[in-house]
Amino acid sequence: MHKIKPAQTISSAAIGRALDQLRTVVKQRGLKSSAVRETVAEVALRRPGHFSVDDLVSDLRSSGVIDAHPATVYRVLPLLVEAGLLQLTLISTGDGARYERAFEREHHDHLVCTSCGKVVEFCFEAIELLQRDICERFGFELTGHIHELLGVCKECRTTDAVT
Amino acid sequence: MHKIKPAQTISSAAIGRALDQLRTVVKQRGLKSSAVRETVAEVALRRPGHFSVDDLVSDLRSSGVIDAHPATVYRVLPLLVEAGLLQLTLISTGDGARYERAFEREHHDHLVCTSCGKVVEFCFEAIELLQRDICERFGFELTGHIHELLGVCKECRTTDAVT
DNA sequence: CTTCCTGCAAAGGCTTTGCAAAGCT
DNA sequence: AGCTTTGCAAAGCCTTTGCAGGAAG
Repeated sequence: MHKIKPAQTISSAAIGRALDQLRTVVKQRGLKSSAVRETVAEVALRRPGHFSVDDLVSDLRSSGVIDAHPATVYRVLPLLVEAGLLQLTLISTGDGARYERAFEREHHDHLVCTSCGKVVEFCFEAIELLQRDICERFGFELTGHIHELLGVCKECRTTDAVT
Repeated sequence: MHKIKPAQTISSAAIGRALDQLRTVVKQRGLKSSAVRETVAEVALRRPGHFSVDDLVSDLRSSGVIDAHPATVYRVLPLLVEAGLLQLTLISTGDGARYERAFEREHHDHLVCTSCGKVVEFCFEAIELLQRDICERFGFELTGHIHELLGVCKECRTTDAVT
């Protein structure tokens, strides 16, 4: 088991590879290329950490490159997920979808402090294996999982003790 | 690891214990007792399987006992969760919250078929232990978790093969 | 020229909130 | 009396959808 290092700023070369991968998916699905879609992809990939749709829309606006409409972003995001550039995450927060870069990043799950919102990313191979095990036993083909641990971090525990 | 047996219809005695537990929490929090709240609790507890807020509202209506307003149910549910009678589940479906009985039931997680929606409940002690492990290492006190495995069941795989 | 993409506005679905009446202690 | 609870309606929030113009193949 190990902690995941914070997502590094993605390199331009990686962005290129990601866009190539996106183009492949676009072609496969008989879609057309689009500058807007690629800009959304690039800005999303460059954003460190977890972000909401709104965060991304703001980033796009402040990037000055394009000012994509939220509806457009909502339409583009599923494709970026399908293409493996992003992944949905942090389901437990409830308020709206959160995404993070998945392209050329290690798979990981999340440990969330329900008090201050702090998020720790971790990778636990043993659990992944067990998950596959379970699926096999029930005849399922595992395609994904949601795994979030909820707790209270040390700082919040000591702070709340005062309360 | 083992499969969880389908939730049995809850006994009247268990309902009594659950309501007692609810009353304790109500008292602790300085709230007042309420027949509506207890009826919501009872109907929710009697409902087998996973249900949406709307399901519960319908059940209440058709029960003929009370016709609770959805807003009331929305207000009562968090308390029932806090009191340990219910728990939130099946986050992955996205469309609205799902609950299920937690009172006097074995803890378990879910394996969901993304094709037909079938849900298998399982209990895997090893994973629970590992989760606690992870939390400790990061100084978190584990208070809960979301763990859903997504996959495609055998039936759907063979059916889709035709497609 | 056909199909997809985009922006806009509107609708949708779930959930929360403000208010006044009713209920509990 | 003073508090909580309830029903109702309205608002909120995130997200999806229909439509018309523009872009891509």
